[in-house]
Amino acid sequence: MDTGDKAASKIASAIGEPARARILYCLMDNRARTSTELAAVAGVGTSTTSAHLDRLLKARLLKVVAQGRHRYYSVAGPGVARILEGLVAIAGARGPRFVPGTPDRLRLARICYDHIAGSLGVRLHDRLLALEWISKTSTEGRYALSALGREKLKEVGIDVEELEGRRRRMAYGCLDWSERRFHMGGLLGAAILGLALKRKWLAKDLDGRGLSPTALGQKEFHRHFGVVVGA
Amino acid sequence: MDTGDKAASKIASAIGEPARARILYCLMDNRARTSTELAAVAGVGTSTTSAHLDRLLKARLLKVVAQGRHRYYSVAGPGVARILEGLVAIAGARGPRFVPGTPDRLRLARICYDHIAGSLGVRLHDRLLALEWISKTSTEGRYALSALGREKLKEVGIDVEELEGRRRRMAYGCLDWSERRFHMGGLLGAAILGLALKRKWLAKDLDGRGLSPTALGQKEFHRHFGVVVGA
DNA sequence: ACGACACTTCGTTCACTGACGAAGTGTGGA
DNA sequence: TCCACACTTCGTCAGTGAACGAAGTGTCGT
Repeated sequence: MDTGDKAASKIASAIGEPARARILYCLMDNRARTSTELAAVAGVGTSTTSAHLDRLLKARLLKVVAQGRHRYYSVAGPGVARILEGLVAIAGARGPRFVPGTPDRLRLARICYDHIAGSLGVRLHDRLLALEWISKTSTEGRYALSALGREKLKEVGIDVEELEGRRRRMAYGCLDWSERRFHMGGLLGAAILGLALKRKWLAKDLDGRGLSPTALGQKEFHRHFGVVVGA
Repeated sequence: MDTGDKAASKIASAIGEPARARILYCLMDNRARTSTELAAVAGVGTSTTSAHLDRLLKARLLKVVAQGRHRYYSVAGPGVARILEGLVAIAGARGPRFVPGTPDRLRLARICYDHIAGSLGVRLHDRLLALEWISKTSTEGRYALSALGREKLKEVGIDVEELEGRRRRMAYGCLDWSERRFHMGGLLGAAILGLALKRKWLAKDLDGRGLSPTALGQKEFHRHFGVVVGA
Protein backbone atom coordinates (compact mmCIF):
# COMPACT_ATOMS: atom_id res chain seq x y z
CA MET A 1 0.00 0.00 0.00
CA ASP A 2 2.26 2.76 -1.26
CA THR A 3 0.11 5.78 -0.47
CA GLY A 4 3.08 7.95 0.25
CA ASP A 5 2.82 7.65 3.99
CA LYS A 6 6.60 7.55 4.29
CA ALA A 7 7.23 10.76 2.38
CA ALA A 8 4.37 12.49 4.13
CA SER A 9 5.62 11.50 7.55
CA LYS A 10 8.98 13.05 6.71
CA ILE A 11 7.25 16.31 5.91
CA ALA A 12 5.10 16.18 9.00
CA SER A 13 8.09 15.53 11.21
CA ALA A 14 9.82 18.46 9.58
CA ILE A 15 6.96 20.68 10.74
CA GLY A 16 6.58 18.95 14.06
CA GLU A 17 9.48 20.48 15.89
CA PRO A 18 8.87 23.66 17.91
CA ALA A 19 11.74 25.70 16.49
CA ARG A 20 10.88 24.74 12.92
CA ALA A 21 7.19 25.39 13.48
CA ARG A 22 7.99 28.90 14.68
CA ILE A 23 10.06 29.47 11.57
CA LEU A 24 7.30 28.26 9.28
CA TYR A 25 4.65 30.32 11.00
CA CYS A 26 6.81 33.38 10.83
CA LEU A 27 7.23 32.86 7.09
CA MET A 28 3.53 32.41 6.48
CA ASP A 29 3.20 36.06 5.57
CA ASN A 30 4.97 35.20 2.32
CA ARG A 31 7.88 37.43 3.12
CA ALA A 32 11.37 36.04 2.80
CA ARG A 33 13.79 36.29 5.70
CA THR A 34 17.44 35.61 6.35
CA SER A 35 18.63 32.78 8.52
CA THR A 36 19.81 35.22 11.17
CA GLU A 37 16.37 36.76 11.44
CA LEU A 38 14.82 33.32 11.61
CA ALA A 39 17.25 32.27 14.31
CA ALA A 40 15.87 35.03 16.51
CA VAL A 41 12.33 33.92 15.74
CA ALA A 42 13.09 30.29 16.46
CA GLY A 43 14.91 31.12 19.65
CA VAL A 44 17.99 29.04 18.86
CA GLY A 45 21.47 29.75 17.60
CA THR A 46 22.39 30.44 14.00
CA SER A 47 24.10 27.13 13.44
CA THR A 48 21.11 25.22 14.75
CA THR A 49 18.83 27.33 12.63
CA SER A 50 20.93 26.56 9.61
CA ALA A 51 20.38 22.87 10.19
CA HIS A 52 16.64 23.41 10.60
CA LEU A 53 16.44 25.43 7.41
CA ASP A 54 18.35 22.77 5.57
CA ARG A 55 15.87 20.18 6.68
CA LEU A 56 12.91 22.34 5.70
CA LEU A 57 14.48 22.85 2.28
CA LYS A 58 14.91 19.12 1.82
CA ALA A 59 11.29 18.58 2.79
CA ARG A 60 10.38 21.04 0.04
CA LEU A 61 8.59 23.26 2.52
CA LEU A 62 10.87 26.22 1.95
CA LYS A 63 12.85 27.63 -0.93
CA VAL A 64 15.91 29.83 -0.78
CA VAL A 65 17.38 32.58 -2.95
CA ALA A 66 20.94 33.76 -2.45
CA GLN A 67 21.49 37.46 -2.81
CA GLY A 68 24.88 38.81 -1.96
CA ARG A 69 25.91 37.47 1.37
CA HIS A 70 22.35 36.91 2.44
CA ARG A 71 20.22 33.87 1.85
CA TYR A 72 16.51 34.58 1.80
CA TYR A 73 14.20 31.81 2.90
CA SER A 74 10.52 31.73 2.04
CA VAL A 75 7.72 29.19 1.85
CA ALA A 76 7.92 26.94 -1.19
CA GLY A 77 4.34 27.31 -2.33
CA PRO A 78 0.70 27.83 -1.47
CA GLY A 79 0.30 24.18 -0.50
CA VAL A 80 2.54 24.71 2.51
CA ALA A 81 0.42 27.51 3.89
CA ARG A 82 -2.67 25.41 3.37
CA ILE A 83 -1.25 22.56 5.43
CA LEU A 84 -0.23 24.86 8.23
CA GLU A 85 -3.70 26.37 8.19
CA GLY A 86 -5.17 22.89 8.46
CA LEU A 87 -2.98 22.03 11.39
CA VAL A 88 -3.94 25.18 13.23
CA ALA A 89 -7.59 24.47 12.50
CA ILE A 90 -7.35 21.04 14.11
CA ALA A 91 -5.33 22.44 16.95
CA GLY A 92 -8.30 24.72 17.52
CA ALA A 93 -6.12 27.77 17.92
CA ARG A 94 -7.90 31.05 18.31
CA GLY A 95 -4.96 33.21 17.27
CA PRO A 96 -5.21 35.76 14.48
CA ARG A 97 -5.58 33.81 11.30
CA PHE A 98 -3.34 34.64 8.39
CA VAL A 99 -5.18 35.70 5.28
CA PRO A 100 -3.07 35.62 2.13
CA GLY A 101 -2.59 38.99 0.60
CA THR A 102 -3.41 40.91 3.75
CA PRO A 103 -1.78 44.30 3.52
CA ASP A 104 0.21 45.16 6.58
CA ARG A 105 2.13 47.87 8.19
CA LEU A 106 5.51 46.84 6.79
CA ARG A 107 4.25 46.50 3.29
CA LEU A 108 4.16 50.19 2.48
CA ALA A 109 7.64 51.12 3.59
CA ARG A 110 10.33 49.55 5.70
CA ILE A 111 14.06 49.56 6.07
CA CYS A 112 16.07 47.03 4.10
CA TYR A 113 19.52 47.43 5.66
CA ASP A 114 20.06 51.09 4.83
CA HIS A 115 17.53 51.84 2.11
CA ILE A 116 13.77 51.90 1.56
CA ALA A 117 11.89 48.71 0.83
CA GLY A 118 8.18 48.11 0.39
CA SER A 119 5.89 49.55 -2.22
CA LEU A 120 7.41 53.00 -1.72
CA GLY A 121 10.90 51.66 -2.42
CA VAL A 122 9.71 49.83 -5.49
CA ARG A 123 7.94 52.90 -6.84
CA LEU A 124 11.01 55.05 -6.30
CA HIS A 125 13.10 52.50 -8.14
CA ASP A 126 10.73 52.35 -11.09
CA ARG A 127 10.34 56.11 -11.17
CA LEU A 128 14.07 56.86 -11.25
CA LEU A 129 14.48 54.49 -14.15
CA ALA A 130 11.49 55.97 -15.99
CA LEU A 131 12.79 59.51 -15.46
CA GLU A 132 16.16 58.32 -16.73
CA TRP A 133 17.96 59.65 -13.68
CA ILE A 134 19.58 56.24 -13.63
CA SER A 135 20.15 53.74 -16.39
CA LYS A 136 20.81 50.04 -16.57
CA THR A 137 24.45 49.00 -17.00
CA SER A 138 26.02 45.96 -18.56
CA THR A 139 26.19 44.39 -15.12
CA GLU A 140 22.92 42.70 -14.32
CA GLY A 141 20.89 44.63 -11.76
CA ARG A 142 23.31 47.56 -11.51
CA TYR A 143 22.52 51.12 -12.40
CA ALA A 144 24.60 54.17 -13.33
CA LEU A 145 23.73 57.77 -12.64
CA SER A 146 22.90 59.79 -15.75
CA ALA A 147 23.90 63.43 -16.24
CA LEU A 148 20.26 64.36 -15.73
CA GLY A 149 20.06 62.27 -12.61
CA ARG A 150 23.22 63.79 -11.13
CA GLU A 151 21.78 67.27 -11.61
CA LYS A 152 18.31 66.49 -10.34
CA LEU A 153 19.57 64.63 -7.28
CA LYS A 154 21.77 67.56 -6.35
CA GLU A 155 18.69 69.75 -6.52
CA VAL A 156 16.90 67.38 -4.16
CA GLY A 157 19.74 67.77 -1.71
CA ILE A 158 21.92 64.73 -2.20
CA ASP A 159 25.71 65.19 -2.23
CA VAL A 160 26.35 63.26 -5.41
CA GLU A 161 30.08 63.98 -5.57
CA GLU A 162 30.60 62.57 -2.12
CA LEU A 163 28.78 59.41 -3.15
CA GLU A 164 30.83 59.02 -6.30
CA GLY A 165 34.00 59.08 -4.22
CA ARG A 166 32.95 55.91 -2.42
CA ARG A 167 33.74 52.38 -3.51
CA ARG A 168 30.35 50.89 -2.85
CA ARG A 169 28.15 50.47 -5.90
CA MET A 170 26.05 53.48 -6.63
CA ALA A 171 22.71 51.79 -7.24
CA TYR A 172 21.35 48.33 -7.79
CA GLY A 173 18.01 46.59 -7.85
CA CYS A 174 17.41 44.85 -4.53
CA LEU A 175 14.71 42.21 -4.60
CA ASP A 176 11.75 43.24 -2.52
CA TRP A 177 10.06 40.33 -0.79
CA SER A 178 6.69 41.82 -0.13
CA GLU A 179 6.36 43.28 -3.59
CA ARG A 180 8.40 40.65 -5.43
CA ARG A 181 9.94 43.40 -7.49
CA PHE A 182 13.08 45.52 -7.25
CA HIS A 183 13.57 48.50 -4.98
CA MET A 184 16.57 50.82 -4.96
CA GLY A 185 19.66 49.65 -3.09
CA GLY A 186 23.25 50.86 -2.94
CA LEU A 187 24.63 54.31 -2.19
CA LEU A 188 21.74 56.05 -3.87
CA GLY A 189 19.14 54.09 -1.95
CA ALA A 190 20.95 54.78 1.31
CA ALA A 191 21.28 58.46 0.49
CA ILE A 192 17.58 58.78 -0.24
CA LEU A 193 16.64 57.06 3.02
CA GLY A 194 19.10 59.23 4.95
CA LEU A 195 17.61 62.34 3.43
CA ALA A 196 14.04 61.22 4.08
CA LEU A 197 14.80 60.52 7.73
CA LYS A 198 16.78 63.74 8.25
CA ARG A 199 14.03 65.84 6.76
CA LYS A 200 11.31 63.88 8.54
CA TRP A 201 9.63 62.63 5.41
CA LEU A 202 9.64 59.22 7.05
CA ALA A 203 9.61 58.21 10.71
CA LYS A 204 11.08 55.01 12.04
CA ASP A 205 8.55 52.77 13.73
CA LEU A 206 9.25 51.52 17.21
CA ASP A 207 10.42 48.14 16.02
CA GLY A 208 13.20 49.81 14.06
CA ARG A 209 12.09 48.24 10.84
CA GLY A 210 8.89 49.86 9.71
CA LEU A 211 8.76 53.32 8.18
CA SER A 212 5.78 55.66 8.50
CA PRO A 213 5.45 58.45 5.98
CA THR A 214 4.70 61.87 7.45
CA ALA A 215 2.36 64.45 5.95
CA LEU A 216 5.45 66.37 4.80
CA GLY A 217 6.82 63.18 3.26
CA GLN A 218 3.68 62.65 1.25
CA LYS A 219 4.15 66.09 -0.28
CA GLU A 220 7.91 66.02 -0.77
CA PHE A 221 8.16 62.55 -2.32
CA HIS A 222 5.61 63.68 -4.84
CA ARG A 223 7.26 67.03 -5.50
CA HIS A 224 10.79 65.69 -5.98
CA PHE A 225 10.21 62.27 -7.51
CA GLY A 226 6.63 62.32 -8.70
CA VAL A 227 5.90 59.37 -6.43
CA VAL A 228 2.63 58.96 -4.55
CA VAL A 229 3.40 57.47 -1.17
CA GLY A 230 -0.02 56.12 -0.28
CA ALA A 231 -0.79 52.44 -0.57
CA MET B 1 2.58 36.21 17.92
CA ASP B 2 0.31 33.47 19.21
CA THR B 3 -0.79 31.91 15.97
CA GLY B 4 -0.99 28.46 17.44
CA ASP B 5 2.34 27.26 16.14
CA LYS B 6 2.93 25.32 19.36
CA ALA B 7 -0.28 23.32 19.20
CA ALA B 8 0.12 22.75 15.48
CA SER B 9 3.65 21.49 15.88
CA LYS B 10 2.41 18.96 18.42
CA ILE B 11 -0.06 17.67 15.87
CA ALA B 12 2.50 17.62 13.10
CA SER B 13 4.96 15.71 15.23
CA ALA B 14 2.20 13.24 16.03
CA ILE B 15 1.86 12.53 12.32
CA GLY B 16 5.56 12.72 11.65
CA GLU B 17 6.61 9.32 12.91
CA PRO B 18 6.67 6.42 10.44
CA ALA B 19 4.63 3.99 12.50
CA ARG B 20 1.98 6.57 13.30
CA ALA B 21 1.86 7.73 9.71
CA ARG B 22 1.16 4.17 8.58
CA ILE B 23 -1.63 3.92 11.11
CA LEU B 24 -3.20 7.16 9.97
CA TYR B 25 -2.99 6.27 6.31
CA CYS B 26 -4.50 2.90 6.97
CA LEU B 27 -7.41 4.56 8.72
CA MET B 28 -8.02 7.03 5.93
CA ASP B 29 -10.68 4.78 4.44
CA ASN B 30 -12.89 5.82 7.35
CA ARG B 31 -13.10 2.30 8.66
CA ALA B 32 -12.39 1.73 12.33
CA ARG B 33 -9.81 -0.85 13.38
CA THR B 34 -8.61 -2.45 16.56
CA SER B 35 -5.23 -1.75 18.06
CA THR B 36 -4.07 -5.27 17.22
CA GLU B 37 -4.88 -4.79 13.56
CA LEU B 38 -3.15 -1.45 13.59
CA ALA B 39 -0.09 -2.96 15.25
CA ALA B 40 0.29 -5.25 12.25
CA VAL B 41 -0.08 -2.30 9.90
CA ALA B 42 2.41 -0.19 11.81
CA GLY B 43 4.88 -3.02 12.02
CA VAL B 44 5.50 -2.66 15.75
CA GLY B 45 4.35 -4.49 18.86
CA THR B 46 0.95 -4.06 20.48
CA SER B 47 2.28 -2.19 23.48
CA THR B 48 4.13 0.28 21.30
CA THR B 49 1.05 0.67 19.14
CA SER B 50 -1.00 1.37 22.23
CA ALA B 51 1.31 4.26 23.08
CA HIS B 52 1.10 5.58 19.53
CA LEU B 53 -2.67 5.42 19.52
CA ASP B 54 -2.78 7.17 22.85
CA ARG B 55 -0.71 9.99 21.43
CA LEU B 56 -2.87 10.24 18.32
CA LEU B 57 -5.94 10.42 20.52
CA LYS B 58 -4.45 13.22 22.57
CA ALA B 59 -3.61 15.09 19.38
CA ARG B 60 -7.29 14.77 18.47
CA LEU B 61 -6.40 13.01 15.24
CA LEU B 62 -8.21 9.81 16.16
CA LYS B 63 -11.23 8.87 18.18
CA VAL B 64 -11.99 5.58 19.88
CA VAL B 65 -15.10 3.60 20.70
CA ALA B 66 -14.98 0.70 23.11
CA GLN B 67 -17.11 -2.27 22.23
CA GLY B 68 -16.75 -5.34 24.35
CA ARG B 69 -13.14 -6.25 24.63
CA HIS B 70 -12.27 -4.39 21.46
CA ARG B 71 -11.40 -0.75 21.09
CA TYR B 72 -12.09 0.62 17.64
CA TYR B 73 -9.94 3.48 16.45
CA SER B 74 -10.93 5.76 13.59
CA VAL B 75 -10.05 9.21 12.30
CA ALA B 76 -11.51 12.02 14.34
CA GLY B 77 -12.96 14.02 11.49
CA PRO B 78 -12.75 15.17 7.89
CA GLY B 79 -10.11 17.76 8.73
CA VAL B 80 -7.62 15.01 9.48
CA ALA B 81 -8.01 13.39 6.10
CA ARG B 82 -7.62 16.78 4.46
CA ILE B 83 -4.31 17.39 6.18
CA LEU B 84 -2.99 13.99 5.23
CA GLU B 85 -4.05 14.63 1.66
CA GLY B 86 -2.18 17.91 1.73
CA LEU B 87 0.96 16.26 3.02
CA VAL B 88 0.86 13.62 0.34
CA ALA B 89 0.32 16.30 -2.27
CA ILE B 90 3.47 18.11 -1.21
CA ALA B 91 5.35 14.85 -0.94
CA GLY B 92 4.42 14.36 -4.57
CA ALA B 93 3.36 10.77 -4.03
CA ARG B 94 1.81 8.99 -6.95
CA GLY B 95 -0.02 6.36 -4.92
CA PRO B 96 -3.73 5.64 -5.28
CA ARG B 97 -5.54 8.62 -3.83
CA PHE B 98 -8.29 8.00 -1.33
CA VAL B 99 -11.65 9.36 -2.37
CA PRO B 100 -14.16 9.55 0.48
CA GLY B 101 -17.17 7.38 -0.05
CA THR B 102 -15.51 5.10 -2.53
CA PRO B 103 -17.31 1.78 -2.49
CA ASP B 104 -15.02 -1.15 -2.12
CA ARG B 105 -14.95 -4.86 -2.07
CA LEU B 106 -15.31 -5.24 1.68
CA ARG B 107 -18.21 -2.90 1.90
CA LEU B 108 -20.83 -5.29 0.62
CA ALA B 109 -20.08 -8.24 2.87
CA ARG B 110 -17.23 -9.29 5.11
CA ILE B 111 -16.61 -11.35 8.18
CA CYS B 112 -16.77 -9.65 11.55
CA TYR B 113 -15.36 -12.35 13.85
CA ASP B 114 -17.94 -15.06 13.11
CA HIS B 115 -20.84 -13.21 11.53
CA ILE B 116 -21.66 -11.11 8.50
CA ALA B 117 -20.76 -7.43 8.39
CA GLY B 118 -21.15 -4.92 5.61
CA SER B 119 -24.33 -3.78 3.93
CA LEU B 120 -25.59 -7.37 3.69
CA GLY B 121 -25.14 -7.82 7.44
CA VAL B 122 -26.91 -4.57 8.17
CA ARG B 123 -29.82 -5.44 5.89
CA LEU B 124 -30.24 -8.86 7.48
CA HIS B 125 -30.26 -7.25 10.90
CA ASP B 126 -32.91 -4.69 9.92
CA ARG B 127 -34.98 -7.30 8.11
CA LEU B 128 -35.11 -9.74 11.03
CA LEU B 129 -36.30 -6.95 13.28
CA ALA B 130 -38.89 -5.79 10.75
CA LEU B 131 -40.18 -9.34 10.27
CA GLU B 132 -40.35 -9.67 14.07
CA TRP B 133 -38.29 -12.85 14.07
CA ILE B 134 -36.32 -11.11 16.78
CA SER B 135 -37.30 -8.36 19.18
CA LYS B 136 -35.46 -5.85 21.29
CA THR B 137 -34.98 -6.73 24.94
CA SER B 138 -34.58 -4.59 28.01
CA THR B 139 -30.82 -4.88 27.63
CA GLU B 140 -29.53 -2.29 25.24
CA GLY B 141 -28.55 -3.78 21.88
CA ARG B 142 -29.65 -7.32 22.70
CA TYR B 143 -32.35 -9.24 20.91
CA ALA B 144 -34.53 -12.23 21.79
CA LEU B 145 -35.92 -14.79 19.38
CA SER B 146 -39.70 -14.60 18.93
CA ALA B 147 -41.94 -17.66 18.50
CA LEU B 148 -42.31 -16.71 14.84
CA GLY B 149 -38.55 -16.33 14.48
CA ARG B 150 -37.86 -19.69 16.06
CA GLU B 151 -40.20 -21.39 13.63
CA LYS B 152 -39.00 -19.56 10.53
CA LEU B 153 -35.33 -20.06 11.32
CA LYS B 154 -35.90 -23.78 11.74
CA GLU B 155 -37.45 -23.79 8.30
CA VAL B 156 -34.36 -22.07 6.93
CA GLY B 157 -32.24 -24.83 8.39
CA ILE B 158 -30.88 -23.45 11.63
CA ASP B 159 -30.82 -25.69 14.69
CA VAL B 160 -32.46 -23.23 17.06
CA GLU B 161 -32.67 -25.62 20.01
CA GLU B 162 -28.95 -26.25 19.86
CA LEU B 163 -28.31 -22.51 19.90
CA GLU B 164 -30.61 -21.98 22.85
CA GLY B 165 -28.62 -24.50 24.84
CA ARG B 166 -25.51 -22.31 24.62
CA ARG B 167 -24.58 -19.58 27.06
CA ARG B 168 -23.48 -17.01 24.53
CA ARG B 169 -26.03 -14.30 23.84
CA MET B 170 -28.41 -15.19 21.07
CA ALA B 171 -28.33 -11.97 19.11
CA TYR B 172 -27.08 -8.44 19.50
CA GLY B 173 -26.52 -5.40 17.34
CA CYS B 174 -22.87 -5.15 16.39
CA LEU B 175 -21.78 -1.75 15.16
CA ASP B 176 -20.78 -1.86 11.51
CA TRP B 177 -17.96 0.51 10.68
CA SER B 178 -18.45 0.80 6.98
CA GLU B 179 -22.20 1.29 7.26
CA ARG B 180 -22.23 3.02 10.63
CA ARG B 181 -25.26 0.98 11.56
CA PHE B 182 -25.89 -2.32 13.34
CA HIS B 183 -25.46 -5.76 11.84
CA MET B 184 -26.38 -9.04 13.47
CA GLY B 185 -23.94 -10.52 15.97
CA GLY B 186 -24.13 -13.32 18.52
CA LEU B 187 -25.19 -16.94 18.08
CA LEU B 188 -27.77 -16.08 15.47
CA GLY B 189 -25.32 -14.07 13.39
CA ALA B 190 -22.77 -16.86 13.60
CA ALA B 191 -25.37 -19.48 12.67
CA ILE B 192 -26.46 -17.54 9.61
CA LEU B 193 -22.89 -17.09 8.41
CA GLY B 194 -22.17 -20.79 9.01
CA LEU B 195 -25.24 -21.77 7.00
CA ALA B 196 -24.38 -19.34 4.19
CA LEU B 197 -20.88 -20.72 3.89
CA LYS B 198 -21.95 -24.37 4.13
CA ARG B 199 -24.56 -23.95 1.43
CA LYS B 200 -22.24 -21.80 -0.70
CA TRP B 201 -24.38 -18.71 -0.60
CA LEU B 202 -21.22 -16.83 0.23
CA ALA B 203 -17.59 -17.58 -0.61
CA LYS B 204 -14.66 -16.43 1.49
CA ASP B 205 -12.28 -14.17 -0.37
CA LEU B 206 -8.61 -15.00 -0.42
CA ASP B 207 -7.75 -12.56 2.29
CA GLY B 208 -10.02 -14.43 4.71
CA ARG B 209 -12.02 -11.34 5.45
CA GLY B 210 -14.11 -10.47 2.42
CA LEU B 211 -17.25 -12.38 1.45
CA SER B 212 -18.47 -12.76 -2.12
CA PRO B 213 -22.11 -13.68 -2.69
CA THR B 214 -22.70 -16.49 -5.20
CA ALA B 215 -25.53 -16.61 -7.72
CA LEU B 216 -27.23 -19.16 -5.46
CA GLY B 217 -26.75 -16.84 -2.50
CA GLN B 218 -28.46 -13.98 -4.31
CA LYS B 219 -31.51 -16.19 -4.74
CA GLU B 220 -31.57 -17.85 -1.35
CA PHE B 221 -31.05 -14.72 0.74
CA HIS B 222 -33.99 -13.22 -1.06
CA ARG B 223 -36.17 -16.32 -0.74
CA HIS B 224 -35.57 -16.91 2.98
CA PHE B 225 -35.11 -13.41 4.35
CA GLY B 226 -36.46 -11.14 1.66
CA VAL B 227 -33.07 -9.48 1.45
CA VAL B 228 -31.55 -8.27 -1.81
CA VAL B 229 -27.83 -8.95 -1.68
CA GLY B 230 -26.67 -6.54 -4.38
CA ALA B 231 -25.03 -3.28 -3.47
C1' DA C 1 -15.29 -20.12 38.52
C1' DC C 2 -11.98 -20.35 35.00
C1' DG C 3 -9.20 -19.70 30.90
C1' DA C 4 -8.83 -17.11 26.59
C1' DC C 5 -8.37 -12.93 24.65
C1' DA C 6 -7.78 -7.71 23.63
C1' DC C 7 -5.74 -4.14 25.22
C1' DT C 8 -3.14 -1.00 28.42
C1' DT C 9 0.47 0.27 31.73
C1' DC C 10 5.05 0.00 33.46
C1' DG C 11 10.07 -0.20 33.35
C1' DT C 12 14.16 -0.51 30.66
C1' DT C 13 17.20 0.04 26.77
C1' DC C 14 18.91 2.42 22.91
C1' DA C 15 19.02 5.32 18.73
C1' DC C 16 18.01 9.75 17.05
C1' DT C 17 18.23 14.47 16.84
C1' DG C 18 18.39 19.19 18.55
C1' DA C 19 21.47 22.09 20.95
C1' DC C 20 25.90 24.72 21.10
C1' DG C 21 30.62 26.60 19.91
C1' DA C 22 34.51 26.54 16.81
C1' DA C 23 36.13 26.58 12.44
C1' DG C 24 35.48 27.20 7.41
C1' DT C 25 33.45 29.55 3.03
C1' DG C 26 32.22 33.36 0.44
C1' DT C 27 30.70 38.20 -0.33
C1' DG C 28 30.93 43.17 0.28
C1' DG C 29 33.02 47.50 1.49
C1' DA C 30 37.09 50.58 3.18
C1' DT D 1 44.63 43.75 0.36
C1' DC D 2 42.31 43.27 4.49
C1' DC D 3 38.58 43.16 7.74
C1' DA D 4 33.64 42.64 8.71
C1' DC D 5 29.81 40.09 8.15
C1' DA D 6 26.29 36.30 6.90
C1' DC D 7 25.97 31.92 6.73
C1' DT D 8 27.28 26.91 6.71
C1' DT D 9 29.77 22.77 8.26
C1' DC D 10 31.74 19.96 11.77
C1' DG D 11 32.23 17.73 16.30
C1' DT D 12 30.36 16.85 20.70
C1' DC D 13 26.92 16.41 24.28
C1' DA D 14 22.45 15.75 26.43
C1' DG D 15 17.48 14.95 26.31
C1' DT D 16 13.54 12.83 23.99
C1' DG D 17 10.98 9.25 22.70
C1' DA D 18 10.32 4.69 20.22
C1' DA D 19 11.00 0.04 20.92
C1' DC D 20 10.22 -4.34 23.61
C1' DG D 21 8.64 -7.70 27.22
C1' DA D 22 6.29 -8.43 31.51
C1' DA D 23 2.63 -7.59 34.27
C1' DG D 24 -2.07 -5.70 35.06
C1' DT D 25 -7.21 -4.72 33.78
C1' DG D 26 -11.44 -5.90 31.97
C1' DT D 27 -14.59 -8.65 28.89
C1' DC D 28 -16.25 -12.72 26.76
C1' DG D 29 -17.55 -17.57 26.42
C1' DT D 30 -17.57 -22.36 28.41
